[in-house]
Amino acid sequence: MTKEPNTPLYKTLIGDLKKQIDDGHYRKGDLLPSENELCKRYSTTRPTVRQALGELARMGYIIRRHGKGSIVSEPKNGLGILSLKGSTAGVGRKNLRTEILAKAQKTAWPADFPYELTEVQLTAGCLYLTRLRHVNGLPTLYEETYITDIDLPRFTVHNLEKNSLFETLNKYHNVEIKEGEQKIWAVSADKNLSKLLDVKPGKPLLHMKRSMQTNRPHLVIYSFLYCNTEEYFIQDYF
Amino acid sequence: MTKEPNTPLYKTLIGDLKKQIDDGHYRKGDLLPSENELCKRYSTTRPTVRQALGELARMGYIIRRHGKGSIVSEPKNGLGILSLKGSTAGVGRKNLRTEILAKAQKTAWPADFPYELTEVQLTAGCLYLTRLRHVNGLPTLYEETYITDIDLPRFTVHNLEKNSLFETLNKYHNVEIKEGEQKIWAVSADKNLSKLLDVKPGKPLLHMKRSMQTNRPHLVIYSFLYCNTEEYFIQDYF
DNA sequence: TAAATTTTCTTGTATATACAAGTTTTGTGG
DNA sequence: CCACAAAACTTGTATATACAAGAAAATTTA
Repeated sequence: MTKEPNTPLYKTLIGDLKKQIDDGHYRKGDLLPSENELCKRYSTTRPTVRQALGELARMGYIIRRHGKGSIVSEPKNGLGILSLKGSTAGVGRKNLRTEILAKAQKTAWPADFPYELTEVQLTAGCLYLTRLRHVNGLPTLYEETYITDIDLPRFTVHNLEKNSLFETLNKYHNVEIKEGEQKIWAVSADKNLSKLLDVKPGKPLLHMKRSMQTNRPHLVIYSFLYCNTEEYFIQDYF
Repeated sequence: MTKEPNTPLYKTLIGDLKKQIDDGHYRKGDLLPSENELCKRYSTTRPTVRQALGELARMGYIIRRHGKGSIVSEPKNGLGILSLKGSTAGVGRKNLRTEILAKAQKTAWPADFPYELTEVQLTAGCLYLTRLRHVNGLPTLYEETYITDIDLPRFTVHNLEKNSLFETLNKYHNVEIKEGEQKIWAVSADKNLSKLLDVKPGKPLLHMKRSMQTNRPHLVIYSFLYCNTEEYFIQDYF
C-alpha cells in the first residue's frame, strides 16, 4: 500500500484499489476484499473504507451488493470511443492515437464563448488546445479545449499526445473533475470539419459541448467535440 | 421534516433538501444550513448529514466548499432538453409534452437486442414502451424503453404521460437508478424516423442507447432514443 | 442425500467524538 | 477608521462502536 504524505487515507485506498482493478489483479466479477478485511490491511475503520468504496462505486469500478460484497465492474470514467460493430470490442489504447493540432497556450476567451464566465475567469484567461483523435488510423474525434488559466504553472510543457489531459491535471496540478454537464446534438459536417474528420460535407456528426467543474472554485474546463460516428460511437457513463 | 416509515434518515434529508431547492426555498447561490444546524433540526449526527449532503453534491444540487458551506446549485439529473438558442432558456415543464405511443406491456426481449442479458433477465422478459416528447409542439425525442420485468406488479397501470418514469419506479416500486452508460452517435433520419419526428429523410439525428443499472441486481433499464436536435439539444450531467 | 435451519459474513444505517484545515466574523490596537 | 489577529464557524478526514438486513456457508434434520 502506498500512503503518500498528506494524502487522506481514503484517497490512498481509492488509488490502490483502482490500480489493482486497472492492472487486472481484480477482474470483472471478482469480489473485492470485504470492508473488514480492508480495515485490517490498512489499519483503519469501516467509515474510512466505506468512503473509499463508495467513491469507487460511483466511478463505476465496483458494484456494491448488500450482504454479498463489492463486485468488480469495468473501469469507466470519462468518454470512451467504441466500435459500432460489437459493443464489447472496445478500442484498445494501441488503436487510439491523439494528435495535438494546437498545443496548449494562453489565450483570451473567445468573444462569443457559449458559457457564462465569472470575473475571475475573465481576468485569468484560458489555455486553449485542440486535439484530433484517430481510431485505427481514422480521424474520428476533433476536440477544442479551454482550461481556465488559474494556478497552472508550466502547464504548456505537458505532452498531451501521450498523456491524458485529466490525469495530467490531477497528477501535476492537483486538479480533479468534480461534476460537469454536456450538451449534445447532431450537425452536418461543414467544409472545415469535413476536412478535419475526412468525411463528405453534409455527413451527420455528433457535436458535444462539455463544461466541467473542478475542485478549484473558478477553474472550469470546457470541451467542444465533433465526432464522426459512422464507425465509432461515443460512450460515457453517469 | 417528513420522516417516512422505513426510510433511512439520510434519505429523508436528501428528499427534504431536494424539495426545498426545487421549490425555490433555497435558490442558486444560497448557502444551505450548516452541517451542525441540520444535525439540530433532524436530531442526528454529522456523518448522517454529511452522507445526505454528499449525495446532493453528486447529484449536482449543491457545491461543497471547505470552510464556507454548501452552496445551492441548479438541480440537475437525468436528461434534459434545452433550446439551442440561449443555454439558459430551458424548456419549462409546460412546454414539454410526453405522448405514449405504445403503453408499457410485457414482451420478450428482441432477438437482436444490443445488450448482453443475464439468464434471470431472459427468463423475466421485459416491459416495453415507446414515447414521443414534444417541445413547444415540436416532436423532438422518440424513445423506446425496455424495463426488465422483475418485481414490478401492476406497473402497466401507471400514467407515464404525466409522470416521470424514474420517479414512478422510485415512488411505487422502490427502484433507483444507480449507474449507467450511454452510447451516442449521429445518424440520418430514415423513413420511419422522419415520419415520427416530422423531419426530412436524411436529416441528422442524435441516436443514444442507454443502459441503467438499478438497486435491484438484475433489473436493468434500457432506453433507445432518437432526437431531432435542430432546435433543441440534449443536456445531461456527469 | 437433500432440504431446512442456523451461523457467519457481508454491506447498510447510524451515533458519538475528535482533530485538521479553510473561511468568516468579531474584536483590538494603532 | 482600517488593518491585523483571534475567535468562531464551516467542511474535510478519521476513529470507535452498534445494530439492521441481505447473502453465503455450515450444520442439522428428515
